[in-house]
Parts: sequence; C-alpha cells; structure tokens
Amino acid sequence: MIENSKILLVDDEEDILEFLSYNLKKEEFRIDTANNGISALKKLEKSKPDLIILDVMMPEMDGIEVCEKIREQENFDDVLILFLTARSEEYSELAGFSAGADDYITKPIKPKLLVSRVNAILKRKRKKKNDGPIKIGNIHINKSNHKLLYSGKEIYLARKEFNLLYYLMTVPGKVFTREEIISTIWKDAIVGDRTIDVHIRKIREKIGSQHIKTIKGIGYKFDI
Amino acid sequence: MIENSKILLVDDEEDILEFLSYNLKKEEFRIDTANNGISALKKLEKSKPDLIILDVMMPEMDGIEVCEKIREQENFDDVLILFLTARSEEYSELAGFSAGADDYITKPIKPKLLVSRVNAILKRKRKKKNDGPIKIGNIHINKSNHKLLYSGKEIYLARKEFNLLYYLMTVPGKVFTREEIISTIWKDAIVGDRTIDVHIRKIREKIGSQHIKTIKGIGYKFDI
DNA sequence: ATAATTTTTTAATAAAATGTTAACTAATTG
DNA sequence: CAATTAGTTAACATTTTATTAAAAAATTAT
Repeated sequence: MIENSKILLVDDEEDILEFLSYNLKKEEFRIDTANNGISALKKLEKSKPDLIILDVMMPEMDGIEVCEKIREQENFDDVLILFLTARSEEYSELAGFSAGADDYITKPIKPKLLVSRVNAILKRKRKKKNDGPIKIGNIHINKSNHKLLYSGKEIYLARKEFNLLYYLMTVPGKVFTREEIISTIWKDAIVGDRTIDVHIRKIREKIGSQHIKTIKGIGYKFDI
Repeated sequence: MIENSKILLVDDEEDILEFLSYNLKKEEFRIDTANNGISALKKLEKSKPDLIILDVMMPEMDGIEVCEKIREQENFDDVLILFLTARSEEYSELAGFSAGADDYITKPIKPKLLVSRVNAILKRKRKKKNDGPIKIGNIHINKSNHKLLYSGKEIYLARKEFNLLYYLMTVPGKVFTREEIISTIWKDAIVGDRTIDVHIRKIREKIGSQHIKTIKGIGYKFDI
C-alpha cells in the first residue's frame, strides 16, 4: 500500500531531513534518514526502502554517485530513486536519469508537490508490479491474461466483474468506499447506486460470498 | 458550499471554454476563464479559484507545465487541479498526477460526468481536512478505511458508532459536551437525548467501558 | 450490416443492518 | 432524598444493501 511505503531520506542538511520527514510522516509514510551517502548505502540493507529521496549536492559523495552505487547492487536495482536538486544548480536532468533516477524535485521544496510526486512515483511502481498476477489464498487473478483461478480451476468473469474483483484484491483487507470504487471502475460513466451491488453479487456467485465483505454505509473489502 | 465554489477554466479553444462555462454555470458555480497558461497564471491571484480545470494540450505552455507552476506558488499549492485530456492522447495519467493534479477527465466531455466529477472532487477536499489515522495506546482507528484495531484485532463498528468514537479520539482527554457531539455527528438531524447514550453503550460493549468516561452533566471523553 | 449473444445497468422489491425512540431503571448531585 | 442525568432494553423506523428480472448497451457471430 502506498501509505505504508518506506522512504529513505538522504541529505546532509538536518533542516531538510526534518522538513521532509515531517511532511511525509504526516502522510503515513515510514521514514528512515541518513545524512550522507556512505551512511545511506549502509542503511539500505536493513531499511529496505521502497523509495530513496536523495539530495544531489552533498559533500564527499554526491547524489549521482550514491545513485550509481545503489543501482550496482543486485537487490536494489529497482528501488525507486528521487533526486533533490537546487533549481539554479548546474545539474543536468539527464545526468540524474542516466545515473538511474526515477524522478527529481527541485528546491525549494513545496510540501504538496513533494507529496504528490512521491505518491505518483510509488503508484507508478505499484501499477507496473500490479499488472502482474495477485495470489491471495487459493485465488489467483491475473490481469494480463484476464484469468481467475480458484483452487486451480479457471473461473470466467465478465470485464467489469473482473476489474472490480481485481481492484478489491490489490489491497486485501482494505475497505474500499463506494466512491473509490465508482471513481476507478466507472471512470467515465455515471451509474446508479445499485450497479456495484449487482456486480458484487455476480462475483460472489462465482467465487463464493465469504471473500467479499460488505461494510455497511462504507463499502466493500476483500478478505481471504 | 460546493455550489458557490469558483472554478477557473483554462483552454485555448473558445468552444470548449464556452461549453464548460455553460454546463458549470448551470450548476451555480462561479466561473473564470483563461485561454492560455500565461493568462491563467496571471489571473490566479485575483480570481482565487477553488478549482482549476486545465486542458493538457495547449500551445506554448501545456497543462502539465501550468500545473507545476501553480504548485510552486506558495498560495496555490493546495488549489484543486483537474486535467482535461484527449482519450487517445498519449498522456500518462501519472505524468499529470506527478505534476500535482488531483484528477482528470477525458474528452469528449460529457456534461453530466463533468459536473459529478467536479462535485466529487470539491467534496473530497472538504472532507479530507482532518481524518488521518489516530493511534492511542493499543487502539488504532483509521477513518480512511473505516477500521478499528484493538490490540491488533479488528473490531467492527457501525457507521455512527465509528464516527462517534473517532470524534472522541481526535482529542483524547478532552471532554466533549453533548452539544458538541450532537452538532458534529448529527449535523442536520434532530435526535433525542438518549440517542448518544445508546451509541456510547454500543461502543463500550465492543471496546470495553474503561475508555469512554462519562462526565455527568457535561458529556464524554476518551481516555486510554 | 444484422442478428444473436453476452454484458452491463436499472428498477422494483425484499431483506438486513443500523439508528432512534420510549419507557423504565440506576446513578449521581446538591 | 428529591431532582436531575445517564444507562439499559427492546420495539420501531429508517437507511442501506441484496436479489431479481428485465431493459439497454456492447460485443460477437453470421
């Protein structure tokens, strides 16, 4: 889940670390910090962050170098890296990307922009990852080939049913509000209140009713 | 109030501006328009819109760029921004979000969908103010997914119960008067004197009676 | 293209869960 | 100890969801 992602902040200035920490913690991210490149590289293994926010300008080892070193490591060649650069700085965007950065933010940092950037980048990763199959209990759902296996048996779901079930399964246990469901599954249509119910019913008909729970007044959630 | 919100429309095509204007004015929104990014940025200060609807495809400065520039400004880093994108357009949803957009609508624009999206986004903002998760002792309450964890165990609360407990937990130790409770939980309904008691009782039944204390003659408070 | 089929949505109604009240009891306060 | 306030319970009202069947829309086959 995006909100639970862990972020490693790397900057030599204590103020900035605190500023970033404060604004990201507020959004429910888990935060680790390091105040130089060496320390960051050391903390990596233990911290296992989903995203690293890296100041480009640091004494001793600059962000670009840290980034390159991270990318060299087998386990972290796909961790997300976001650069912090001074606007004026004679830093080429390209240097950063060629070092393996995924995005960058220029200083001065605006909290709202920071958060939306971070969310966007994490979402992008999740999306990539998520188009792969999800396995929960004996239910395997695979978006790329539109297949649902229940205890190894293939079950056919119509498109809307499939998308809805898939969506609920992206974060098992999370309660998705009706509003959330509508705004992602019915992105460009307005449908009546009972439409969701009918689709839920059809899914339940096919996979049994124990998996999708109704939270009355709120929405639905998927559980094993 | 949603109906009085001001919306700034930004598009280079006069037709679209008119179409949007017409449909949104009909819904009692106050409308300003700009036909390019530069002009939009200039009008911002004066117009102080609650929401900006921004065409992605515009000559000179595209929507993404305008959006970034808006987010850089101190006063407008939390104005709502909604993108207008051609369906076919090779526009990544994510590019928009990472620039700081809040939502997007694809063309061709359906009037009803436009209005419902605009209403939804304005409502969402209003709601989002202060409803982050709260952790007190071993009680975790999370409004965004309507979950209450008591020592790690999930406990189900009906909506009113949940809202009431959440409200009390927003300021632990504070005594909330009955009047305060009524006016926030029962916004526009008139309920009898005993209704609160019944809900409090049901909450106590589920989380134990030690947490919610009665201050006779005044109201209730939440304590660890 | 047209027909046949399937999927999606709606509308009507049933069922279930939630919310409120009223009547009564218990506790607290001055 | 009388008066006030809160707690409890169960009945009742209201709201929300589930279930159908049928209409509408979209897709596929002819």
